[in-house]
Amino acid sequence: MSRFWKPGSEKPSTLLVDDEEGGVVFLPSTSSASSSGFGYASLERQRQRLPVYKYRKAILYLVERHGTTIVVGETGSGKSTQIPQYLKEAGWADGGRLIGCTQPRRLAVQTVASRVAEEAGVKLGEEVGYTIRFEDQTNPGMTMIKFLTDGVLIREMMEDPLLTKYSVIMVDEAHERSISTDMLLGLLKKIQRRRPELRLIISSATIEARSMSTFFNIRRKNSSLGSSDDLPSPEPAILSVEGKGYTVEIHYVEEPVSDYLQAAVNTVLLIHEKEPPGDILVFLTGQDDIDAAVKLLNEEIQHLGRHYLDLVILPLYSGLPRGDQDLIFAPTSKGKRKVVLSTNIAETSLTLEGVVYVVDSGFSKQKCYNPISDIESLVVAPISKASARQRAGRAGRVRPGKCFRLYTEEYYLNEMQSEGIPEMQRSNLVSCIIQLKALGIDNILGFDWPASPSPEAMIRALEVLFSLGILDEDAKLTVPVGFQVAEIPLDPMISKMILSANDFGCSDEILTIASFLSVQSVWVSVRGVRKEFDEAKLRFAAAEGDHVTFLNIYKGFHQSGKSSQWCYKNFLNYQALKKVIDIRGQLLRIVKGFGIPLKSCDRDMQAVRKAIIAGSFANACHLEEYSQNGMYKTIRTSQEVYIHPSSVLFRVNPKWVIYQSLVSTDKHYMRNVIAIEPSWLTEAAPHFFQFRTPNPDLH
DNA sequence: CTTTGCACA
Repeated sequence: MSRFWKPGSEKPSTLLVDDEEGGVVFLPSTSSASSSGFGYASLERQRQRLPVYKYRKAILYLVERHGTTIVVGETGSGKSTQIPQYLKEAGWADGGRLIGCTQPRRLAVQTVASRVAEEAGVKLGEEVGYTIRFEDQTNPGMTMIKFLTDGVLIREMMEDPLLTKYSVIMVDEAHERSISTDMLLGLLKKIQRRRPELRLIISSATIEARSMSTFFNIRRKNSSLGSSDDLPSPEPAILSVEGKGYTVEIHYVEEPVSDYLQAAVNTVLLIHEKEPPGDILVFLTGQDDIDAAVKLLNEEIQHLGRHYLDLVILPLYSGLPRGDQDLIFAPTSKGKRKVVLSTNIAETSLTLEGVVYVVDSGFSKQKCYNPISDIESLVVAPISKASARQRAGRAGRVRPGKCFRLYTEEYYLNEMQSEGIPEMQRSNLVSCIIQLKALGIDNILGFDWPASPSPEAMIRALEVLFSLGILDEDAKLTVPVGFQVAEIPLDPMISKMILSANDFGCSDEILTIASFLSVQSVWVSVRGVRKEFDEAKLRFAAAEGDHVTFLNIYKGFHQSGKSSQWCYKNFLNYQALKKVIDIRGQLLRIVKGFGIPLKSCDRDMQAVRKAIIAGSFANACHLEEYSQNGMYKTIRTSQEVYIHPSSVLFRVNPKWVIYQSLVSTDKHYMRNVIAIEPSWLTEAAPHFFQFRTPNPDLH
């Protein structure tokens, strides 16, 4: 394999300092970024103006010399678009090899890829391509730089466990610590032990760099003289690249606030009164909070009079209909000031231009998982310093800004956690563990994770997979069910349901149901038209429950010719239904590959319900005998649960139900519920129910 | 009487 950067031939001009932990740090050099600009296209000049440009040589030097390079770069440094191009220019894609760059989100993959293709002056999908679910814009044999989501790269490992096509893999936004990023980091470390020539670039925030470096520091055996000539150093290097953001002045409250909603509203009004023009972004916790704050603000404005009517108040959260989201991105008309009240979506996933002021409540909703009850819940919790910094940074994108924190400086300095808990340690692990199993990782408890989940959570996941017949007594994937489930990109319970549908002759219906279960909600939540909305829902409601209701919606959508007008009239989310169709198509292809034919059971909804039970028997619940308020108890753990108000079975309260998921806020709510007969449970999973205390209702 | 938001050949 040829090397393209010749160590020693051109020393980087930046200052090199040994890190006390064995890494290497380049300190920012003072040399000017702009070299002679004559004859360059404007895109080329733009590339050179990015902060990352003056580190070009340093980056190539480090990647050549180190197995892993950690790039600490703030937003706007240009690292995501530039580093892959530097690598390509230095020859890392020669000889048919690939430079891979992962992103945690599909949208980021698409935008970064098209930007890079534009800069390189090539057609997207040729030298520069991308792969996300449902969309492969690459050309094997031609593509040199490939952008992809973390999840897609993990899937690629199932075909090619050592990712032999790649010479370098850059993991972008690794500090977000999503489950798939963490899994990917663990797997890449493992691959690097077998392929020391593989180079990794981990892009991270300042706070996480040190722990990333420790994680990737591989003590290679039998190398008494350090790294050999051919192989890079196993010690990671850390490189810092400054961002392009403007300074943000931080303000704290002097006394802790008792009501952060009211405090947020007051702060917005104060900013509008005292500060020069510029939009305001307020971070709150959820839809509830946001709607309440919108109402509060509007009331105050009515009282305060004319000057305050210049405020344009907009809510922002993922569940918002498309049209409302477009308002957020529309430029503010002259003399008006936009106030966006947002969830965490504006922290990482969306960027709003024109924001100069940020109001940070200090809270967000966070997932948390209890492996004993096997319940995931959402709780309002204090954010980390890393989050607080990210939020503040949103004020400095167009010019110097201000951030108003609704907590004291003392709290920030002494009590706030510096990093959040990685999602891996707050989640149910079934999907994660089955993927590792499919990659041949037998010793799950011994897997080297960037942040190890609790043994309880791992054991719980193994138990669930065992009860579904996906793992055997030796915790190996069963043949064929276990391997097939691993190949289906869904929650294993739903995958199992799909495979079981074959036994009940209803694969057609179950594929539709599984696809609906994979989208957040197909309904459009519209406030103020409660009655019409409920009527629309009733048109599709099935007595059996939500799953059968989905079948009715699917039929209606098809009969309408997949019309968006039809969706609008029925309060259905057109985008979500199109996604259902996409997912169904993918699932059908996979299932056909297993030799399972598409078969409909026509009107036999008993068959459909039995197939659902085959996957979700562990979620069986029984209505409490004397319950006045619709209280159910789970069969497995006697947990108190209620039917979610969005379910067609809300207030119907059948005696026995199965739920697809629990949402836990003030109570545990069952979402996507179907009525069942108790005898079907013992029929479907005798091993699971035989040791339970006898229940008179079962006979 | 109601969830944060990403993602998976």
